[in-house]
Amino acid sequence: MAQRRKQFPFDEFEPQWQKHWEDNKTFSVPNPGDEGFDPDKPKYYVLDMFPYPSGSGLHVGHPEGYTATDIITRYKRMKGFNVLHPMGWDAFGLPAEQHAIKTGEHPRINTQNNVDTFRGQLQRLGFAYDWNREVNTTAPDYVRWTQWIFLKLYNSYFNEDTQKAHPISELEEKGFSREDIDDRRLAFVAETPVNWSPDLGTVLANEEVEEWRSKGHTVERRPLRQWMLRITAYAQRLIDELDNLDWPEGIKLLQKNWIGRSDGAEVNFTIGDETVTVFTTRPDTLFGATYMVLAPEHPLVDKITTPSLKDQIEEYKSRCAAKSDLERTELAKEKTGIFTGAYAVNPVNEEKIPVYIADYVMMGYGTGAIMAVPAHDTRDNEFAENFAIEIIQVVEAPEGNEDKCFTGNGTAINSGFLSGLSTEEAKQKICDWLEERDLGKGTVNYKLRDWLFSRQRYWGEPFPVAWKDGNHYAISEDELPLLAPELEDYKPTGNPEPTLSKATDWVELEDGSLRETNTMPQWAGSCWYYLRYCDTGNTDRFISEEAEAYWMGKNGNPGGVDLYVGGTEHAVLHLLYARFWHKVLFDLGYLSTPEPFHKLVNQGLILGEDGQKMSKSRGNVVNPDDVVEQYGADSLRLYEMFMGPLEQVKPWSMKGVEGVFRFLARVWRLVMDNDQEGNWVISEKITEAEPDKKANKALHATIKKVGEDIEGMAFNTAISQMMVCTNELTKLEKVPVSSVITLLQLLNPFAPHLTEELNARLAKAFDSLSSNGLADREWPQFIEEYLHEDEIEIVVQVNGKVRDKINVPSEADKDEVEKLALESEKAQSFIEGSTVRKVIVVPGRLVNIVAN
RNA sequence: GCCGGUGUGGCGGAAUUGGUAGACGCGCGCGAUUCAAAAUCGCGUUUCUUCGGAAGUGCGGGUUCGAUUCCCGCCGCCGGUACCA
Repeated sequence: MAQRRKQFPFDEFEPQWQKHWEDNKTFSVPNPGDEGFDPDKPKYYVLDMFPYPSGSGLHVGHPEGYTATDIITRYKRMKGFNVLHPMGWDAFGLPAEQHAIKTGEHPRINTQNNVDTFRGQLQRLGFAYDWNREVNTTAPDYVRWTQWIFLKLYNSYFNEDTQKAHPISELEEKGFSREDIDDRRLAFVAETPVNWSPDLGTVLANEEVEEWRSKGHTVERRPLRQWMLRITAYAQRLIDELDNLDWPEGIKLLQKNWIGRSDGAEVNFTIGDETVTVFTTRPDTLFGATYMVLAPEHPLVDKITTPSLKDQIEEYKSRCAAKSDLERTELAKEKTGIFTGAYAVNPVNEEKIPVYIADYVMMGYGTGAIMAVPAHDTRDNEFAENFAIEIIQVVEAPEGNEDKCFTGNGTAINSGFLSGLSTEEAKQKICDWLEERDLGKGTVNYKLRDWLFSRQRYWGEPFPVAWKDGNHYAISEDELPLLAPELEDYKPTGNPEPTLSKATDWVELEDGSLRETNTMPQWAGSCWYYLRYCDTGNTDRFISEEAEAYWMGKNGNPGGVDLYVGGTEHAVLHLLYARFWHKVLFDLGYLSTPEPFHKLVNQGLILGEDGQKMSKSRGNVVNPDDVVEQYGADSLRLYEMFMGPLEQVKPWSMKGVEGVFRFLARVWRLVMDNDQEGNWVISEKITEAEPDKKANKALHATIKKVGEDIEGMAFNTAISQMMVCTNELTKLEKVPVSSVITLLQLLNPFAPHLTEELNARLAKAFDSLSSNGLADREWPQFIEEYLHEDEIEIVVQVNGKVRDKINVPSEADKDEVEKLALESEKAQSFIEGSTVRKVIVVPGRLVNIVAN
């Protein structure tokens, strides 16, 4: 392309406009109380999911969502909103740490380099970010407040009565013991089995395990003392409060399923002197329970096992322990288990049923014990067939159902006092019956687990906590931020001791306390960054009350951020974690809304030209820098929006980039022409004349459609309408300059450099034009009258098939249109020989003549 | 298995939410310009066709004057999830 002559000098004017916006702080927005703040304007908060600044730089997936929000930002500004549109860096993370391990260089340096690369790349795309509000999760003044929020969690508990977080001091006042208080904190310490990776030197969240395993790292389960966050306390609210959010239904469902509420009952069985509680969602099938299964790790297993079977049980248990979760499911085609020799008594009928252990029952869910109803549960059914256990039918399926193992709702049979009741009634009755006798109760269970919040890495926020005499305590708020010390060597310790434990000077405090050496996971910083943007420089508070009230409230929605755009990969975890923190801070009175994000949009993945996921190994990665180099930032932006609907997965096409590039060149040539020396001058076709009817129609139809499409985030169709409009204007002998300016205004949010450049050039040539930049103008309004036509084309159908097209006066009423249609010769020829039964007239559209 | 999404020309995708299927762009073909090419401009481009038309939105049914759109039953692809009791 270097040798090919550029069709318009984007490489000259794009950097100039970027500099102009930066120098003039065009897109900086003041806070309430700041100079230049206009309190009469409504606010609009547009947020992108901030990136992890990886060493490989931006890829074309990033600018997809970023361009969409950028268009909205520029559009909303023109519509008179104060728009907050910030960008920042989710900069803690393992890659920087691994780089540090290899080179001995502090991860901060590598991180900073990557951030600089990313920022430069984004700026070269001309995004309207308020760079004064840049946030970096690793910056000391950010870490300070992340740790501060952690202390809020540490110093709060969940009050079941109010369903809210309350300060822990309430419990102190009530005289709770230290132990009881520690048991109720939202941030607490627990000994739990975790995924430990010896070669990474850290534990991994369950959802991270597969990723690292596939990279060749080993991961094993072992119990470790860990910090946990009590997100389970919020399970119900996290489900309920999704309702009023403007999120894709699929994402809401994903979150609901992840939280996984199930309604059922706990039932107490006895085994000798011991009581075992099982959880079931089908208490109505209690009469059909023919055996019981305990998870192999269940604490009662050793107690109840018959001595003669001890060896076999031990052998089975160790076999299960050796399996990873993955293997446990993969190898589970066949159900395995083993009889303990013990019998449990079914409380409902005093029947003795055998007790097994089997790895299809998990310790982590419910009570780790089930009553097995092989007639109505597929898993129990499979197991019972393998072990030749009795199967008793207790639910009669509705007529017509032939399932071998019926799991739906029906009518209770063979169930004593429940017989004859519907499943719903039976559930209710048995729950009442159990409760009256203290043998069980209705309960709700959630799949959601508490959040494993500690990592053994170096490059994360240290916990603002120290230990003395086996107890933890929070360090004082004015010691924040607590930063990790520099290390000579960032290698993991090789055992579950966190890397920070190597910094003994830092760990050991004068009074004999020891600092906590775990660090927080990467999620911590991303849980609240959207709040910090509102008030980045604040040294007294994580966000001022005024800034919070303005940017995060004020519009009657449950969520503070008006629009949040990012990938589906964060549909569950990030969004759930952020909602959780937000709710805690809301409960404690720091925030005005119960939810962080009101409207959520997920952009679709961009695939390589081959239709495959972009990856280095496939060699199909498109580098945005190359695209900018060849076609300019405006072309990249426009192409990303023109590819198709934002939410959809779609393949990249360089030919497509060329297509929008050609469109931009057409817009350029609509205004500019080459003189004899080959310099760009304003085209002679541009005039100050008033646009004619046809030009006005094309233009105003475009104003209407582009406005509507931006609101609906249908950017691809907005662009195609602007293409149509450009083609119309290009056809004119004389092009009215006012029409061109309006078109440039509409195109400005999409292609800001080109449009500002042309606008500036036109302003110099025509005195009548404003010299203001397009970014600071009002969005054009369309005039309905211009859209109106005297005559419209109507389709004439006979029996649903198009036979003719006729022009009718646009104000013609139904009868007239019907008459004109029936007069159509072509239609006549198809009606000939048959009788007209019915005529349907759709005003402005068509006439359908039904004849036979 | 379950949950969600999706299926329209050679390709990316449009279609006022029941009313002309294929807007816009890519690609391709023809023409203009050019010594020639690139770039640019114009015209054409769903398929078949006896040039009258006929068929056509994954497949099979249905509702309707009329279905890409609504209903029932299948199939393919993509994503998530996995013994959750």
